[in-house]
Amino acid sequence: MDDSLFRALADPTRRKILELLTQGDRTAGEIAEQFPIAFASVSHHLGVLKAADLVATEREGQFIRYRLNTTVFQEVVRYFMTRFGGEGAKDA
Amino acid sequence: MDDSLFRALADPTRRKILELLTQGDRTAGEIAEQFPIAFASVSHHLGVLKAADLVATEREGQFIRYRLNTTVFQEVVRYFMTRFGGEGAKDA
DNA sequence: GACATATTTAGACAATTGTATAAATATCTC
DNA sequence: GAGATATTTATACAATTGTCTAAATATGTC
Repeated sequence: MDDSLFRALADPTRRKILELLTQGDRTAGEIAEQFPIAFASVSHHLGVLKAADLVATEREGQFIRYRLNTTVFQEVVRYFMTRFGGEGAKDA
Repeated sequence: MDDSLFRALADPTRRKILELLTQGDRTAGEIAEQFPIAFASVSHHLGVLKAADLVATEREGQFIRYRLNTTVFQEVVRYFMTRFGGEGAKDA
Protein backbone atom coordinates (compact mmCIF):
# COMPACT_ATOMS: atom_id res chain seq x y z
CA MET A 1 0.00 0.00 0.00
CA ASP A 2 1.40 3.34 -1.01
CA ASP A 3 3.02 5.48 1.60
CA SER A 4 1.67 8.73 0.17
CA LEU A 5 -1.85 7.49 0.81
CA PHE A 6 -1.52 7.25 4.57
CA ARG A 7 0.51 10.41 4.79
CA ALA A 8 -2.23 12.20 2.88
CA LEU A 9 -4.85 10.94 5.31
CA ALA A 10 -2.84 12.04 8.32
CA ASP A 11 -3.82 15.70 8.10
CA PRO A 12 -7.22 16.72 9.49
CA THR A 13 -7.76 19.46 6.92
CA ARG A 14 -7.26 16.97 4.13
CA ARG A 15 -9.69 14.54 5.70
CA LYS A 16 -12.23 17.35 5.94
CA ILE A 17 -11.70 18.12 2.27
CA LEU A 18 -12.39 14.49 1.45
CA GLU A 19 -15.51 14.49 3.57
CA LEU A 20 -16.67 17.64 1.83
CA LEU A 21 -16.22 15.95 -1.51
CA THR A 22 -18.46 13.11 -0.46
CA GLN A 23 -21.28 15.63 -0.80
CA GLY A 24 -20.40 16.16 -4.43
CA ASP A 25 -17.72 17.56 -6.67
CA ARG A 26 -16.30 20.98 -5.87
CA THR A 27 -14.01 23.47 -7.53
CA ALA A 28 -10.77 24.41 -5.80
CA GLY A 29 -12.29 27.75 -4.86
CA GLU A 30 -15.42 26.22 -3.37
CA ILE A 31 -13.27 23.92 -1.29
CA ALA A 32 -10.88 26.64 -0.19
CA GLU A 33 -13.60 28.97 1.08
CA GLN A 34 -14.67 26.30 3.58
CA PHE A 35 -11.37 26.56 5.42
CA PRO A 36 -9.85 29.33 7.51
CA ILE A 37 -6.42 28.91 5.96
CA ALA A 38 -4.94 30.61 2.91
CA PHE A 39 -6.15 29.66 -0.52
CA ALA A 40 -2.65 28.54 -1.50
CA SER A 41 -2.48 26.26 1.53
CA VAL A 42 -5.66 24.50 0.51
CA SER A 43 -4.27 24.19 -2.99
CA HIS A 44 -1.23 22.52 -1.50
CA HIS A 45 -3.46 20.05 0.36
CA LEU A 46 -5.33 19.34 -2.85
CA GLY A 47 -2.01 18.58 -4.50
CA VAL A 48 -1.18 16.09 -1.77
CA LEU A 49 -4.55 14.41 -2.11
CA LYS A 50 -4.12 14.21 -5.84
CA ALA A 51 -0.60 12.81 -5.58
CA ALA A 52 -2.06 10.11 -3.34
CA ASP A 53 -4.69 9.48 -5.98
CA LEU A 54 -7.44 10.14 -3.46
CA VAL A 55 -8.98 12.77 -5.70
CA ALA A 56 -9.08 13.42 -9.41
CA THR A 57 -9.41 16.71 -11.23
CA GLU A 58 -10.99 18.00 -14.35
CA ARG A 59 -10.60 21.47 -15.76
CA GLU A 60 -13.80 23.32 -16.51
CA GLY A 61 -12.90 26.61 -18.08
CA GLN A 62 -11.15 28.71 -15.48
CA PHE A 63 -12.20 26.30 -12.75
CA ILE A 64 -10.71 23.05 -11.69
CA ARG A 65 -13.19 20.56 -10.37
CA TYR A 66 -12.21 18.01 -7.74
CA ARG A 67 -13.91 14.71 -7.13
CA LEU A 68 -13.26 11.72 -4.89
CA ASN A 69 -11.52 8.75 -6.39
CA THR A 70 -13.68 6.12 -4.71
CA THR A 71 -11.61 3.28 -6.14
CA VAL A 72 -8.73 4.15 -3.86
CA PHE A 73 -10.98 4.22 -0.81
CA GLN A 74 -12.09 0.72 -1.60
CA GLU A 75 -8.43 -0.25 -1.64
CA VAL A 76 -7.97 1.31 1.77
CA VAL A 77 -10.88 -0.64 3.16
CA ARG A 78 -9.51 -3.78 1.61
CA TYR A 79 -6.10 -3.08 3.12
CA PHE A 80 -7.53 -2.95 6.60
CA MET A 81 -9.94 -5.80 6.20
CA THR A 82 -7.45 -8.25 4.75
CA ARG A 83 -4.73 -7.48 7.26
CA PHE A 84 -6.50 -6.46 10.39
CA GLY A 85 -10.12 -7.31 9.83
CA GLY A 86 -11.13 -9.66 12.55
CA GLU A 87 -14.66 -11.02 12.59
CA GLY A 88 -17.18 -8.24 12.52
CA ALA A 89 -15.27 -6.26 9.94
CA LYS A 90 -16.92 -8.07 7.06
CA ASP A 91 -20.42 -6.80 7.69
CA ALA A 92 -19.79 -3.81 9.94
CA MET B 1 -12.40 9.90 14.25
CA ASP B 2 -9.39 10.63 16.33
CA ASP B 3 -6.52 12.50 14.83
CA SER B 4 -3.87 10.44 16.58
CA LEU B 5 -5.14 7.36 14.80
CA PHE B 6 -4.37 8.59 11.30
CA ARG B 7 -1.12 10.18 12.36
CA ALA B 8 -0.09 6.85 13.86
CA LEU B 9 -0.85 5.05 10.62
CA ALA B 10 1.12 7.55 8.56
CA ASP B 11 4.52 6.08 9.37
CA PRO B 12 5.63 2.97 7.43
CA THR B 13 7.57 1.50 10.34
CA ARG B 14 4.48 1.68 12.50
CA ARG B 15 2.39 0.00 9.83
CA LYS B 16 4.99 -2.77 9.62
CA ILE B 17 4.81 -3.18 13.38
CA LEU B 18 1.05 -3.57 13.12
CA GLU B 19 1.40 -6.11 10.34
CA LEU B 20 3.91 -8.03 12.43
CA LEU B 21 1.44 -8.12 15.28
CA THR B 22 -1.19 -9.70 13.04
CA GLN B 23 0.99 -12.82 13.25
CA GLY B 24 0.62 -12.86 16.99
CA ASP B 25 1.55 -10.98 20.12
CA ARG B 26 5.15 -9.89 20.53
CA THR B 27 7.26 -8.36 23.26
CA ALA B 28 8.83 -4.97 22.68
CA GLY B 29 12.20 -6.62 22.19
CA GLU B 30 10.91 -9.14 19.66
CA ILE B 31 9.37 -6.28 17.71
CA ALA B 32 12.43 -4.08 17.91
CA GLU B 33 14.83 -6.68 16.58
CA GLN B 34 12.85 -6.82 13.34
CA PHE B 35 13.78 -3.25 12.50
CA PRO B 36 17.10 -1.66 11.58
CA ILE B 37 16.54 1.34 13.82
CA ALA B 38 17.45 1.84 17.45
CA PHE B 39 15.56 0.02 20.14
CA ALA B 40 14.48 3.30 21.66
CA SER B 41 13.08 4.46 18.33
CA VAL B 42 10.90 1.39 18.07
CA SER B 43 9.80 1.96 21.64
CA HIS B 44 8.77 5.46 20.63
CA HIS B 45 6.72 4.05 17.74
CA LEU B 46 5.08 1.61 20.09
CA GLY B 47 4.14 4.52 22.30
CA VAL B 48 2.52 6.29 19.38
CA LEU B 49 0.58 3.18 18.44
CA LYS B 50 -0.54 2.75 22.00
CA ALA B 51 -1.59 6.39 22.32
CA ALA B 52 -3.72 5.86 19.22
CA ASP B 53 -5.17 2.78 20.88
CA LEU B 54 -4.08 0.63 17.96
CA VAL B 55 -2.23 -1.70 20.29
CA ALA B 56 -2.58 -2.75 23.91
CA THR B 57 0.09 -3.89 26.30
CA GLU B 58 0.43 -6.31 29.13
CA ARG B 59 3.41 -6.69 31.38
CA GLU B 60 4.83 -10.19 31.72
CA GLY B 61 7.64 -10.08 34.19
CA GLN B 62 10.43 -8.05 32.67
CA PHE B 63 8.77 -8.15 29.29
CA ILE B 64 5.98 -6.06 27.89
CA ARG B 65 3.80 -7.84 25.45
CA TYR B 66 2.08 -5.97 22.64
CA ARG B 67 -1.05 -7.03 20.83
CA LEU B 68 -3.31 -5.52 18.20
CA ASN B 69 -6.44 -3.80 19.34
CA THR B 70 -8.68 -5.15 16.61
CA THR B 71 -11.64 -3.12 17.80
CA VAL B 72 -10.02 0.06 16.60
CA PHE B 73 -9.31 -1.40 13.19
CA GLN B 74 -12.97 -2.21 12.82
CA GLU B 75 -13.68 1.44 13.57
CA VAL B 76 -11.26 2.48 10.87
CA VAL B 77 -12.97 0.24 8.35
CA ARG B 78 -16.30 1.61 9.42
CA TYR B 79 -15.01 5.17 9.06
CA PHE B 80 -14.06 4.59 5.45
CA MET B 81 -17.07 2.54 4.55
CA THR B 82 -19.64 4.91 5.96
CA ARG B 83 -18.07 8.04 4.51
CA PHE B 84 -16.39 6.95 1.36
CA GLY B 85 -17.62 3.45 0.73
CA GLY B 86 -19.30 3.50 -2.64
CA GLU B 87 -20.91 0.31 -3.91
CA GLY B 88 -18.42 -2.52 -3.86
CA ALA B 89 -17.05 -1.57 -0.49
CA LYS B 90 -19.70 -3.53 1.36
CA ASP B 91 -18.61 -6.95 0.19
CA ALA B 92 -15.12 -6.26 -1.13
C1' DG C 1 21.26 -4.50 47.89
C1' DA C 2 24.03 -5.30 43.62
C1' DC C 3 23.86 -6.66 39.04
C1' DA C 4 21.73 -8.07 34.57
C1' DT C 5 17.96 -7.75 31.34
C1' DA C 6 13.87 -5.35 29.31
C1' DT C 7 11.81 -1.24 28.25
C1' DT C 8 10.75 3.64 28.48
C1' DT C 9 11.84 8.52 28.94
C1' DA C 10 14.66 12.71 28.17
C1' DG C 11 17.18 15.68 25.32
C1' DA C 12 19.20 16.85 20.95
C1' DC C 13 19.14 17.22 16.01
C1' DA C 14 18.03 16.71 11.12
C1' DA C 15 14.18 15.96 8.01
C1' DT C 16 9.45 16.61 6.90
C1' DT C 17 5.37 19.23 6.85
C1' DG C 18 1.65 22.91 7.19
C1' DT C 19 1.08 27.51 6.53
C1' DA C 20 1.86 32.17 4.64
C1' DT C 21 2.99 35.69 1.06
C1' DA C 22 4.29 36.65 -3.47
C1' DA C 23 4.90 35.37 -8.14
C1' DA C 24 3.55 32.51 -12.04
C1' DT C 25 0.26 30.14 -15.11
C1' DA C 26 -4.23 29.39 -17.26
C1' DT C 27 -8.72 30.75 -18.89
C1' DC C 28 -12.24 34.13 -20.05
C1' DT C 29 -14.06 38.64 -21.60
C1' DC C 30 -13.59 42.79 -23.72
C1' DG D 1 -3.49 42.02 -26.04
C1' DA D 2 -5.08 44.01 -21.47
C1' DG D 3 -7.42 43.06 -17.43
C1' DA D 4 -10.10 40.01 -14.31
C1' DT D 5 -10.75 35.62 -12.13
C1' DA D 6 -9.15 30.86 -10.77
C1' DT D 7 -5.57 28.10 -9.43
C1' DT D 8 -0.87 26.55 -8.82
C1' DT D 9 4.04 27.05 -7.87
C1' DA D 10 8.05 29.06 -5.43
C1' DT D 11 10.12 30.43 -1.34
C1' DA D 12 10.46 31.00 3.49
C1' DC D 13 9.60 29.76 8.18
C1' DA D 14 7.79 27.71 12.39
C1' DA D 15 6.04 23.40 14.13
C1' DT D 16 6.05 18.50 14.12
C1' DT D 17 8.27 14.22 13.70
C1' DG D 18 11.66 10.26 13.36
C1' DT D 19 15.91 8.99 14.89
C1' DC D 20 19.83 8.86 17.94
C1' DT D 21 22.49 8.46 22.46
C1' DA D 22 22.28 8.54 27.25
C1' DA D 23 19.86 8.23 31.43
C1' DA D 24 15.99 6.43 34.03
C1' DT D 25 12.65 2.89 35.55
C1' DA D 26 11.05 -1.80 36.28
C1' DT D 27 11.63 -6.67 36.98
C1' DG D 28 14.30 -10.86 38.07
C1' DT D 29 18.32 -13.31 40.09
C1' DC D 30 21.90 -13.79 43.10
